[in-house]
Amino acid sequence: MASITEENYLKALFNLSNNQGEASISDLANQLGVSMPTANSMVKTLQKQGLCKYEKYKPVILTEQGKKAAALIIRKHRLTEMFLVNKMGFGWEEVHEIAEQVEHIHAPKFFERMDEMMGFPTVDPHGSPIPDKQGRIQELHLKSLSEAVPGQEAVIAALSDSSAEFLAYLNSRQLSLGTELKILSKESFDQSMTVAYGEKERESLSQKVCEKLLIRIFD
Amino acid sequence: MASITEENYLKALFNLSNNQGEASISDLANQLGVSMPTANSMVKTLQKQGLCKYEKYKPVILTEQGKKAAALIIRKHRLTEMFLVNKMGFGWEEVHEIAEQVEHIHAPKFFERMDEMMGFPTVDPHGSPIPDKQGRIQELHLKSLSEAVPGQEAVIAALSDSSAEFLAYLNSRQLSLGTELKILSKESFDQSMTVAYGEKERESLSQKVCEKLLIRIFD
DNA sequence: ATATTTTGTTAGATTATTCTAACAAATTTG
DNA sequence: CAAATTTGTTAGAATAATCTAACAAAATAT
Ligand SMILES: [Mn+2]
Ligand SMILES: [Mn+2]
Ligand SMILES: [Mn+2]
Ligand SMILES: [Mn+2]
Repeated sequence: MASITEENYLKALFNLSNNQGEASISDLANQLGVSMPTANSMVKTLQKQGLCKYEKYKPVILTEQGKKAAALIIRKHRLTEMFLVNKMGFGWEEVHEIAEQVEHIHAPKFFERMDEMMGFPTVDPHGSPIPDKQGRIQELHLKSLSEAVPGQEAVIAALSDSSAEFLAYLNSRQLSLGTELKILSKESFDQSMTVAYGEKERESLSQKVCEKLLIRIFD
Repeated sequence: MASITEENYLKALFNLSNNQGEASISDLANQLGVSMPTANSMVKTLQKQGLCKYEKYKPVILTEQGKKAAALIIRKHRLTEMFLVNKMGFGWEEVHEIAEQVEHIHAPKFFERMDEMMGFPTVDPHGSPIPDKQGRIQELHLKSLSEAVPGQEAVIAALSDSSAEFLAYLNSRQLSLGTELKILSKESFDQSMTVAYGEKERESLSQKVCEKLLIRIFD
C-alpha cells in the first residue's frame, strides 16, 4: 500500500501531467510545498514501485499503474466532495480540505456506499469528472466562457479553478453549476464579457473569470 | 497536533485505564501490537507534551489534558460509527475498522454535521457513550446480564465486547441493542442462563456471553 | 557563444516510528 | 528466601520523509 505521502505525490503528478502535459521535479516540489531534493528522492521511491518512470533531468512520467492508482485516489476525493455537498449540506467551497484527508481512507465499502447513496454521480460539486472504479475518466469536451461569442447561450458545467476564493466569488454573484448565461457583449480592450443570468440583466465578468468558467453552449 | 500514531497511543492508554484501572508498558505494547521498547519511548514522547505522567517501572497515567485529547478522538470514532450505521446503512459489525481511520480526520465541521444530522446521539451503535465536545463522558450505570436473576426482565443497553466475532454471534441469535430479555433460569454449574426474547421462547446463553451483555433491569 | 539563471542532483543531517539484543528490575513461584 | 519468570530499560540500528548546503546540468539571455 502506498503511504498517504506517496498518494499525495501520485495525485500531484497526475494533475500536473494533465494540466501541463508533463511534470518536472520543480513543479512537483512546488505543488506539494517540499524542497526539490525531497521531490527528487520520492520520485525515485515511486519508480522503484513501478508507479512512475524517471531519468535524470527529464520529466517524470506516471506508468499505467501509477495513473490508475492516482485516478482511484481522485475518485475517492471527488465522491467525498459530492457526498459532503449532496448528503451533508456543505457548501462547494468547504469540501476540498476535508476530501483531501478522507481520500486516504482505505475502506472500499465506505466509498461504494457513498456512490450508491448518491445514485452514482459522474461529476463532483465543481463539475470535475469522477473516475470510475477502473480508474477511467470520461472526457468532458467543455469550452471556457471566454471562447463564447455574443448572442450565444450556455450553461456553466465546470470550473478550471476550484479554489475557495474563486468559489466564494461565484457565490457572491449567484453563479453556480447549471446557471444559464446569455452572452450579451465582449469588450475587445480587456476581453471582459457582459452576460445575463437568473435575475441579473447585465453582469460584467473579467477575462480571468471567463477563462475559469467551463460551459456547454446551447445549439 | 498529535500525529495519528500518538492519537492511537492516547486512545489505548485511555481505554486501558478505564478497563483495568491502570496502564502498564506491556499492556500498551500489546494493545497496539508494538514492542515494549517502542511503547516505552512513545510514552516518554507523550510525557514531554504533557499528555501523560510516567516514572520508570510504574504505570502510565494520562494527565487531564491527555484524557481530554483521548476522549475527543473517541468522540470522533463513536460519532462516525453511529453515522455509518444510522445514515449509511452499515451493520454494527462493519463500522469499527472504518471509524479507526476516520477518527483521525481533522475537520471539526465534518463531525459536527454528523452529530447534527443524527440529532446528537449519546451512545454509539454498540451502546458505548459518546463523549461531549468538552471530552466529558456520561456514566451509564449498567449491569452485566450475569448479575441478573431469574424472574427479572431487562433490555440490552450496551456490550462490553464489540468485536466483529461477538457482534456476528449476536446477529445470528437476533440479539441487538434494545432487545428485551426475560430471565428464565440460571444453571449453577456453568453460570449459563436461559432467556426469552422476541420470538424465542427459550434460548441458552453461556456465562461468557452473559458477561458481555450490559443491561438495564426493568423495575 | 558566453554568462547568468533556473533546474536538478548529491551528500549529509534531522525527526518520527519502529525494531532486536542485551541487560536490569520487579514479581511470582517453589 | 532463592530461583525463575515477567516486565521494563537502554543501546544501537533501520526506514520514511524531510531539510540545507554545495555542486552540476540545462535553459535562457545577452
Ligand atoms: Mn477537491
Ligand atoms: Mn490528500
Ligand atoms: Mn469502535
Ligand atoms: Mn485509529
